[in-house]
Amino acid sequence: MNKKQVQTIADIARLANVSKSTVSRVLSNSSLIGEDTKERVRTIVQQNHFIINAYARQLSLKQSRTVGFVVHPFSNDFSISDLFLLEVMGGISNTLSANGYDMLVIQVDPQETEWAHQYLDSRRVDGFILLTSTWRQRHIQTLVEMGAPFIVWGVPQMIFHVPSVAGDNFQGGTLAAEYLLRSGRRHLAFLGGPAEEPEIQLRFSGYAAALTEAGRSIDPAFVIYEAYSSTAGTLGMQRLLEQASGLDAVFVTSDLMAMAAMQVIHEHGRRIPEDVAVVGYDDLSIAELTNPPLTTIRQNIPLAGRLLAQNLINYWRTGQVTKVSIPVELIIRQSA
Amino acid sequence: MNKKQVQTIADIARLANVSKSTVSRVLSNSSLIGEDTKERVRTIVQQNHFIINAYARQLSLKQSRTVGFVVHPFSNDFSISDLFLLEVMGGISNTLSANGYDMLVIQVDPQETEWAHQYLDSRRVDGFILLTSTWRQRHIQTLVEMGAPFIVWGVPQMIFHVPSVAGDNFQGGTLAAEYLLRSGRRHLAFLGGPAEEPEIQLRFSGYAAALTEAGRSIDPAFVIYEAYSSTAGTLGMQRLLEQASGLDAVFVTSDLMAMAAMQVIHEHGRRIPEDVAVVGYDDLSIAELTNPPLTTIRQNIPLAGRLLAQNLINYWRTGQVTKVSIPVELIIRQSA
DNA sequence: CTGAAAGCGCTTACAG
DNA sequence: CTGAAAGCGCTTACAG
Repeated sequence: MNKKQVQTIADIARLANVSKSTVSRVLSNSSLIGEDTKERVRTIVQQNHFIINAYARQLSLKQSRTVGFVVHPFSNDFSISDLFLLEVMGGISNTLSANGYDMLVIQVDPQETEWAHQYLDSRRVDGFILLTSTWRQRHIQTLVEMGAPFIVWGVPQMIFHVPSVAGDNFQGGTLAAEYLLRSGRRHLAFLGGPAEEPEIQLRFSGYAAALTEAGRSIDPAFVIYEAYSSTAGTLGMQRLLEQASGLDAVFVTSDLMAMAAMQVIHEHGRRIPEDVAVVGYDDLSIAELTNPPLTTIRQNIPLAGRLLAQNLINYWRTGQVTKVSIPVELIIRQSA
Repeated sequence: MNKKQVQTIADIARLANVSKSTVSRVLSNSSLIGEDTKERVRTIVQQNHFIINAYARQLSLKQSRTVGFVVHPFSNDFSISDLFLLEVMGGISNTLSANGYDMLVIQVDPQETEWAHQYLDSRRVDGFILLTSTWRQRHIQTLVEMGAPFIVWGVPQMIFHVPSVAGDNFQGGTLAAEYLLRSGRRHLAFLGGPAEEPEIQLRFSGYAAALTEAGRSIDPAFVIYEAYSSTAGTLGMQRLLEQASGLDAVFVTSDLMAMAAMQVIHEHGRRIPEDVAVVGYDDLSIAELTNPPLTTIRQNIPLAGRLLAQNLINYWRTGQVTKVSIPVELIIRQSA
């Protein structure tokens, strides 16, 4: 239809009676150019709805202004990070585009580490954002070895000195346990994601600290680690109900697992919260839609997204490796 | 760290003692080049882990091999498309990358239509994938006027001749109503998303057709349209409970709204499904985690994602506008 | 079957 | 303050 005639900087230059150099400088708002010239060129740019060719620009500048958001294949067995990922993506994408960056979603096979070279060496992205989880520690190692710029959500192993943003997991565990104790629960169980996850370890430590503080001991039968999926939540809760007799509260380290756990509790004919109190983790948007609405530890996910994007950009600008921890908050609804 | 020496096609050419042209042709597997030469060049490419510069390539070829997946800003008021979007993204991304395309996520303000020029004229993407919803019909118009290549999930207004993939909404409505009728429900209500949505209209038509078929009439007090969010689900169900006396079943046109509706039903002291049966729509992954597990109309979301990607690619190759409708399926769990 | 050269549309050091 | 020219790393029509 309206095939535009004016497609390149050279077209604009011709129309404005200046050189391509000048047009280029006007577009990047160089201080070299006089105000009147800028004005004139800009008018012509606007009249013709000219938009600069991204690839030519990137080829010249040798940067893509694009970041790769690395996700694993979305599986049938809905895993916690899926929903978390969606919610954090909003904040990332906003902040990125406010800073003139685009976001490429890269779905990678956990087994494979070629993707990093693929995207970085081809210059399609300037760096990566990823969410940690066990299998990704290997990916982190690869990235570190490559010298790739990236930032992670979560707690990278200590040996890696990489930019990260994480929730205050210890505090999260503490808040959950203290609240359950305060509301009179006597036999608290812990249903966690994978034991290898630093996040999960920290949440357990916080939880354990609160129990110890209150003079309670920790019965191993009341502690279960599972995978990070809803199926794992179901399995874990079933085991807990069998082996943890007297249980009247459970702290589950993800909202999705908590939903699965609540189903199991109901199936066993126990009421929530009367018989068993449930506290989740994350405060995903669906947490307020569960039945009963889920009491949970809120991670400030929009903030997390913003910081991930911002700190990666800052890292490019300043080279500074920031490790920030953001506060968590107890959201009391009706499941506990 | 390992700053690679071999970064361009010229480096490879030098090492292999051939011209850049030849290397380029080997990389694109041109039939012009002899097998032995190909072999030799490929070996050197591999030994040096050479990866072609994407931007230079795109600049030469004048195509980006990237598609823009257009999403609206993720809001606090969790709306149906948010979760649907995540699940459909998996299939899109897989199929895209299997065909050598990248996926850029573009978050756009509903009010604004400049984004299309921004991304297309700058050549950052070759086309778009979007999910329809009311405000997007305007966007579709813009895209059509631009002559932009794109495909939509959902039912575009009839006047637009654009590639699309949609579920069989009429059938979905029919399945839901027939099942409720068959299981002995007598007073069915309809709680829908926005009345302007072609999808919702079709689901209602299917639902109404089944009722009529069964000799039932449709009481306007039993039909409510709301927005597409969970809040809307809450509000709508409250109104229904007030105005639709005798109601013993409700067909809700999205799983998220259905979750909200179930909360309201419970708050009113009614049991699900004994007092009120609930049927949702979409079969999002969380549908099996609700309490009780949600009976719903499954849209084959992974298939939808695959078709969206595939048919956009086919459209580029053949220019053919395909409008496909994919079957829906009733998934019986415990809410009805 | 292979290569030299022009071109894709930008940016920027250099010269004025 | 502005411009001519080289360069970013590819592809491909043209010539052999």
